[in-house]
Amino acid sequence: MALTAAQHRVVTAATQLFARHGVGGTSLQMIADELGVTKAAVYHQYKSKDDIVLAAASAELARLRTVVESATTRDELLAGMVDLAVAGRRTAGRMLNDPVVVASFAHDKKFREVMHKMRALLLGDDHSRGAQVRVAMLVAAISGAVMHPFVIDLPDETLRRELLALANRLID
Amino acid sequence: MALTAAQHRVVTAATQLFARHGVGGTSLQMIADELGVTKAAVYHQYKSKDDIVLAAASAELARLRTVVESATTRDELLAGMVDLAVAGRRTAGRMLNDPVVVASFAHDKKFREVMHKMRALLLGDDHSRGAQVRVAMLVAAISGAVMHPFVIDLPDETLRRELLALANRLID
DNA sequence: GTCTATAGTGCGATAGAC
DNA sequence: GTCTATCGCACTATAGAC
Repeated sequence: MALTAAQHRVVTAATQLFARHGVGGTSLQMIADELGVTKAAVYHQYKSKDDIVLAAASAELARLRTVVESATTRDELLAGMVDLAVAGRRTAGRMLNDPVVVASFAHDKKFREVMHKMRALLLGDDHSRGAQVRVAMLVAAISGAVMHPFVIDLPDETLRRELLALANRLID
Repeated sequence: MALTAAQHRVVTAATQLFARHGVGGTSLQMIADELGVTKAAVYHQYKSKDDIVLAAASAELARLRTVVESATTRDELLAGMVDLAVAGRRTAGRMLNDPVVVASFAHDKKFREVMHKMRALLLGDDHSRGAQVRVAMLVAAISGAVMHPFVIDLPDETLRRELLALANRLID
């Protein structure tokens, strides 16, 4: 889990490229070129492309986890989620929608724990199916809206403010 | 725009595979195998992979366009959008989030027209930046929520009902 | 930690027969 | 409309020197 400096560079470059071209559309050559090194140097850090995908996805999940676990109120959580999404609007956001990444998360224990804690903080004791749809919709709305062509030119702060207001409306 | 029967088969198979593996993660061999033919037979219908991506994306946009243009009230539009998303929850939904597809749509004239009409019907004369964020968030929420791991086991009708209620709450 | 060099595979795409 | 066969290339991944 603790990344070396070189591993961190690989994951950062990979995350940006995954967002721009998709996971399947990103080659190790592209990652190496982005870093100004050869493919072999990248392979020295991760022994396969799958490992890089996993590391990049895990790094994003860890960020979300930090937000969820450091929040003590619903308002804090919503603000943290919006901040995270806005910060990654050009990079991480799209990657988390990639079919390959989604499939690897769907049954991941940590992912489910984070989502469970999120639902508990947002909706309390409500365990109905409606509550699940509501959490799913909130997550999708926040992470999806930041990448929509319609808002691509909005400054971060404007986007943040509007998203937060709407997120509150959705969950109230 | 009018597809032959063979072209329709190619686009249908491609859409399913794009949703499962991403655009970049889907090869022409996979599409050919899905159809039980050879790559050359697929190439006879479309002269490049890009053309297939474009045709699949256009078909989805055309569906959305039909919904938007046949709706006369806000409620009709929301219901149509939810129905479309639920119908394609296993196929089209994910494809429309692919970076390659999104990039091709961002400056597409028809796409922008559809989005414009959508905003007009949802929010009337409100042309503020907030209104744009609201439309972006609504689209993202509906199309993203149907694919979230949390709701993957919900029956279509339950998902439809919950989504519609929440969509109304977001736009009211 | 990075390099050169290379193996082996699958890719997108084309030619031409049926 | 589908086939067989093939081209040239880019891909993932590895070996071994520095």
